[in-house]
Formats: sequence, C-alpha cells, structure tokens
Amino acid sequence: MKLKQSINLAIQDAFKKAEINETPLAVSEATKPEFGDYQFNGAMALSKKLGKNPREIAANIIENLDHSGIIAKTEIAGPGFINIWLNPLWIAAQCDVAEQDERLNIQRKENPIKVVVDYSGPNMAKQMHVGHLRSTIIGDTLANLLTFLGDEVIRQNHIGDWGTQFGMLIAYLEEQDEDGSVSLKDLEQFYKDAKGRFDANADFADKAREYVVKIQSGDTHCLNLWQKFIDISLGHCEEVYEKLNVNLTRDDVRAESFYNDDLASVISDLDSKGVLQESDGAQCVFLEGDEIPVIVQKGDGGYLYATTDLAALRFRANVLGAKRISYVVDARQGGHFKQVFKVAKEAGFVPEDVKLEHIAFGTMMDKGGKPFKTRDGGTVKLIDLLDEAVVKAKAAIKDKESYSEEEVEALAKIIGIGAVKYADLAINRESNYIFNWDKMLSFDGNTSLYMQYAYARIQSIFRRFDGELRGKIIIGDALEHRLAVMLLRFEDVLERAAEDASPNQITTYLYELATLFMRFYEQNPMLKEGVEEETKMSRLLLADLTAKTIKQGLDILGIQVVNKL
RNA sequence: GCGCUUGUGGCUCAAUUGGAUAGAGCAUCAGACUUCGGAUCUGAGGGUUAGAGGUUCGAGUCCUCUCAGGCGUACCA
Repeated sequence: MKLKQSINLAIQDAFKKAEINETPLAVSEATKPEFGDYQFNGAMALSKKLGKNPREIAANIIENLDHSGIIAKTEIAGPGFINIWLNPLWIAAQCDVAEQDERLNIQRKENPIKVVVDYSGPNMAKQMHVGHLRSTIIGDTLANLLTFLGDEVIRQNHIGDWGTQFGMLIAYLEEQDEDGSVSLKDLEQFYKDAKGRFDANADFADKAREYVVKIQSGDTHCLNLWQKFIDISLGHCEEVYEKLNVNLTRDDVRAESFYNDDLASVISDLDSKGVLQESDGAQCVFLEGDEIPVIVQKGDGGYLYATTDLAALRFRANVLGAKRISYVVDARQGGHFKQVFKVAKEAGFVPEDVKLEHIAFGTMMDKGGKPFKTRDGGTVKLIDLLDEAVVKAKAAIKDKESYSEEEVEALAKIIGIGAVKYADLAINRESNYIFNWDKMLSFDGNTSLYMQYAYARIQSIFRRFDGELRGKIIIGDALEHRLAVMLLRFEDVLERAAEDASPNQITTYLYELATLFMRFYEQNPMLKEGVEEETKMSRLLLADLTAKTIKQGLDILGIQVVNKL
C-alpha cells in the first residue's frame, strides 16, 4: 500500500479543483497523534508565490478536498498546517487486503531496473574480520530489499584474490606439501608463517616473486596452487555467510582476477579518450578540481585498484546492464570512489544515466570509542565474534529446561546472530557505532529481542486460539487506529529505505510498530472472557498483520524469527 | 597545509530530507500483576541540538566563521 501516494493524489486533486497551478509538496506523517495521521505543510510555501495568507490557501485546499474516501477529517492549525485524519473504514479495509496478501499488498515495481550491489569483498589472503561485518550485512539487506521491491539485483562479491602477496602464499602452500586443509585453517597464522619464511630465506623469497609472475602469465602449476588456496579461503568466507544468514554464494563471486585481462584495455581506452597523462612515470587521469590524480598504471607497468574498479564499472554497466551500481564500502574510501566514478563517466565507461553510488558506512568501535580490536590489539575474526554471540545468547535464554538441547542451540543461533545484525543495521550507517554486547542482547529498547518478543507473543496467542481466523478489521479506538495506519506505512518505509540505502529506517519503523502493538496488546484483550466475537476477530487480524509485517521486515534484514522464545 | 566527515539530555541512538512544544531506550525515581507470555505496560525528572553570526513565514537540518574529534591525502587495497 503506497499510503503517502494515495493521500498526495487526493491533495493534487484538491489543487486542481482549487485552481492552484502548482505541484503540491508531499504530505508527511504527523509529528503527534493530536495532529492527526498526516499533515500537509505546503500552504506556507505557497504563500509568497500566490501572495496570499497561508491559512487562506489552506482553507481553499480543504474546501476542494474530497472528504468521502481516504480522508475523513481535516483541520487548519498554526500558521497554515493542514492536519489530516484518515478514514477508519478505509484504513480497516486496506489492512484487510494486506492481511490476506502474501506480499502484504506491496506491489512489485512497475519499472524494475538492474542493480548491482557490490558488498562484502573479503581479501583472500586473510580471514574475514569485524571490518567486513557492516559491508556484508548492509549490502545483503539492500540486495534483499531491492529484490523484494521488484528490482533485478545482481550481487557482486568483489573478492581480493590477486596481487603480489599470493606469490608468497602459494609458494608457502606448496612447501607445506599437503592439501592445505590443516595449515590454512587459520589464515592469519598461515600468512604470518609465510611472511616469516619470506623474510628469513632468500631462495624462498625469490621463488615467491617468481610465482607472482607465473600466476599472472598463466602457468598451470602455479594457477592450480592459487586456485586451491582461493577455494579454501573462500570456504572460510562461506562459513561466515552461512552463519550470518547472508545470501552470498559462489555464483556471486566476481573476483579481482576476473578483470585481469581487461586492465590493459582500460589504459588504452583512457588514452584514446584523451584523458590519460603521464606524471612521474605513472599513467594518470587528472580530474578538474583535484590536485592529486587517479593513478591507473604504476611506473613499473603494474595496475592498481582504481584500474580494477574501472574495469569492474565498465563490465557492470555494459555487460551486466546495471542502471544502478551500489558499492557498500567503508566511508574512508569515499575519495577513491568519487574519483573513480568521475573517471568512469568522463571516459564513457558508464553511460550518463547509470547511477553510481558509494554506500558508505562508519567504523565499528569498542565501548571506549576506539576501533574494535582484540585484547592484544589484533583484528577480531568475524567467525569468533559470531560464535561468541551464539554463546552469549544461549546464556541469556530463560527456562532452558523447557527446550531440548537442539532447540536451545537453534534458538541461540537465531537470537545471537540476529542481535548482532540488528544492532548494526539499526544505526545510521554513516556514523561510527559502538559495539556493545549487553545492549544488543537486551530485551529493552530498539533491539532484535524486543522485536522477537513481540512476534513470539503474537504466535503464542494463535497457539491458544483454536478457531478459524475470519471476519474483518474494525477500528475500535485511537490506539487501533494508530496501529493500523502504522501497518499501512510499511511500503512507504521500505521504498524510502531502498532509495537511501539505509536499513535503520526499517529498524526504526519495526520498533515503533512493535511498541505500538505492545500497548495495543496490554489495553485490548483478544482471547479474554467477555470480548465480543467481532472485536476479537478484528483484534486477532490486526495482531496477525503485525506479526506478518515484523516477520517480513526482519526477513529483509536477513534476521529469522522464532515462534517461541 | 588541503580535502572529506562528525558534534543532539549522564550513556547509546532517532528526528519523515526546511515544519508545530527536538523524540526513544538505558540509567534514576514513582506506579500497574488472580500475566490472552511482567523478557511487558503507565508516568516523572533530565536539552541554549559544540559556539557565534546569517538565509526565511519557520533551522538540529541550508550558508559563513570558530572550537573539538575522526578519516583521507601519488604509484597498497
């Protein structure tokens, strides 16, 4: 249900009838219940243009506004706000439609586009660490969201599998003379050991350098070793994705190495476009207004990550046909992407109408506001963090006796992982955020557990209710009215979240919805004695729609729900 | 130095993109149970939105300056 749009249409209609020849401002949600459900603030803005008092304009709009359909009541307030109350019968009917519909009456986009979402992007030489968490789950949420709304989403996991370090790593792997499963169990250790060997032994170092050249020139033996290394390393990532309930598979991997053969043509194309310049022996593109150029080829002929990114942009726009390309990458790389996007457009690698965006996010901090590290200052492995979340969740489960061991295990997984993801997604992605176990595993406030609790409570009602859910929703009081309007807002929220690529708009909405439901639940009994059948059914239907909305919202965030908690 | 970015109650975060009296949670204090799941709900106190100017009907949001933090700044990714 595109609620806002429906109201906007009514306003537009009123504008026409009132012969106001302007495009009205969009309505917004009322800031307070006393102000109705929605408010129109456009009268003030028109005051100067039309040379009239805003309240006069507002009155004119209201006179011409249809009060027999969506809108039940309006009033002029303050300098010229129009407060709008929606028609309870209309709201109820819309909720009924949503409740009956698998997609909660949310239509797929009429004009879907192809969107590339580039996220996660782990480095194969190392294990995934906490720094990869945000990219992985924010990107996954965006991909889920756009898919749900009807776009054709192409997930791209741009893994780092190319570069000089791999010569050293595969040379060391070969020397270990085993299938790699043991020594590669801990990639950090393996890297350290390889580096130690590299520094201590000149012959080994020579061999490592030789292997770099060999991989890049397609030597079969070295490529096989490299492939083996990548397979094992990628396997570690997949373990993390599995635990995180993230929808990334091997099919989504389009590694740096994939673009290797395109790099020379990136340079020659830039040259033929006339944007290439030599500076200090390196091949550069100088952008207007920037002092430092984008270096695309080093003095020694080697390529850089800007080169690979340009190749990837070209591929995504032209071969994959993307109209929107979203990079979910740390905010610190903002400068890099700004430049690369500019070069890509200037060189004609990407058509003008393709939207390129850097979905930047802040750094994860510890309680003291410092970058998140282990006690001895090392990076925290993501897998360790997730395992710890499950352990902590298990400890937090009450009444463990009433569950089997498997059930506790399954429950702890969903709760623990869900808590980590929710806590991250609930925060405006651009700001740094403070990682706090106690807060994220709390049942109070805007947490995944509060949401899970609300959901489980509704499921509990339906376990007790052994009838057939029929009848229809009747708005009985102010609280039910607010709850119903909130439920109908879901699509607007999702659209906005998709537009801005900001998952926290979804979490904020879900929290408001759950809070409102809890109040409704306390105040309006369903299964208790003395509740009339009609009222009971209406309330059950509202509860059911709330549960479905929470479930769908969490599903987009990649968080599972449980029926019992 | 230059560039980007952030600054909102004691703490952690919101604020529908310029709208009305800046909202939540935690913490503090005070209430509500023969619990449709109290892991809940109701209420109270707590704010010069870092500071100073400006733009306009209207500013946490836009502009300028100042202060304080973070990050980036030519051949790593």
